[in-house]
Amino acid sequence: MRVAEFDREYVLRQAMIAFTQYGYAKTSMQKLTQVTALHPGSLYAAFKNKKGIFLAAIEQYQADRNQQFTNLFCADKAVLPNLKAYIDSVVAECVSGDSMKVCLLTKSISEVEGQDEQISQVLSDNLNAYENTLAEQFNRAILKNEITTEYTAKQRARFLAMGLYGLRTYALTNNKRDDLKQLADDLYIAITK
Amino acid sequence: MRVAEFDREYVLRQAMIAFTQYGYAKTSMQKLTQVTALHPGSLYAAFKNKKGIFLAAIEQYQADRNQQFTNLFCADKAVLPNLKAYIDSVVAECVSGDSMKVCLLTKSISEVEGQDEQISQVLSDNLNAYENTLAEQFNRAILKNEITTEYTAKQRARFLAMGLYGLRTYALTNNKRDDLKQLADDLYIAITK
DNA sequence: CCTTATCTTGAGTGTACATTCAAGATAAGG
DNA sequence: CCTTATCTTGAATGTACACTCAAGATAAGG
Repeated sequence: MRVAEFDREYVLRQAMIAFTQYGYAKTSMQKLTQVTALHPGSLYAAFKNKKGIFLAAIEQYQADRNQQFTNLFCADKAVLPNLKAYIDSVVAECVSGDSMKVCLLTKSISEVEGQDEQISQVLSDNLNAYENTLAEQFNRAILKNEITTEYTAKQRARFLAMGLYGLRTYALTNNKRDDLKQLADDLYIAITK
Repeated sequence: MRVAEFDREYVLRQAMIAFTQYGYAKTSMQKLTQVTALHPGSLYAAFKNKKGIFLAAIEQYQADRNQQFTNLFCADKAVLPNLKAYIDSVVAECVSGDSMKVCLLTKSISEVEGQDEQISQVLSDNLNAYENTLAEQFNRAILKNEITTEYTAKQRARFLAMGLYGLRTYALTNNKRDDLKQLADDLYIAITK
């Protein structure tokens, strides 16, 4: 009768950062023991194996992202300004030296696609949920007459998701703030037309 | 006095496919000996090490891509129809089960970013060259009055590059042909407006 | 304060990896 | 047809990895 001592959220966030930085394959268990300050046995007891840690870290990542998103869009203010601010925040992440400038979900799905069906599915589900979250905002914008119904909320959400995935990838080849800002502005125009 | 027996292009294309499918880290030398039908010693003699094989494969990939591109855009016909066909060909690649549905360059840069500065630089250079190739086409389109000068060729090329990177990533989360086609059509509209 | 269930510890295990190298094979030059 | 430089072969090497497990530590219940 003894209770686990470590802080699960802290451990998963540390793991999350490592996986984002090094990728799934190149994040060794040794690295994970270092960043979490847990011994192998504890990690295996808590998460079964490396894949278990990864899946739990993804869950934490998504929870954190949802929180961030909810904070930004909670107000019953106009949707579009929030959306613009959100897109700009992605640009800010991209130009920051931070390792979180890449998205754990897209980076991981690109890595494990065709190798691990279960992980791929989880990642895909989370990214689809993200797209749906975006679509909700576009629906709100339609209800508030901020955008036309020329395109459906779903269509706009898809295009924005594609654009943001692309923006993060593009930023790996060109990290100039002005260029990324321009792309973000053009993307905003495209999805609000 | 003896000449190497293997077909360098064949070997590199096989390596290229493996790297695209499994990623850099998870493509083992054993796998490479299998797909190239070469023994370790031969591979090391010809390419120095795994990284050497990878860099050579990237070079081959880019050469092949340039060839494909030149074939598509060689004609002094109108630019936009060719561009549309090119974008649609990316959609076709995305929905195909083929392992080449992902781009070796973007997948690799996402993987090795922050791990190997030399490889990152090579990939970044190649992707920038790709962007410039796209910009050339937009310049031609401007000269032929197919598009306005509201946006520069460079701007349009950047937006298209971003869109295509995003499209390939998005396809990993949603492989429905209609949705991807719609995104491609919307992307085409955005860059030719 | 003792029992017991559970957690923590970290050395140990087997496997897979990138790379090397010496022996054998083979083509060009004389 | 012999020499020799170069290529091919594949077993061997050392390292890094994911994962295990038995011994030790510690908290809750009685």
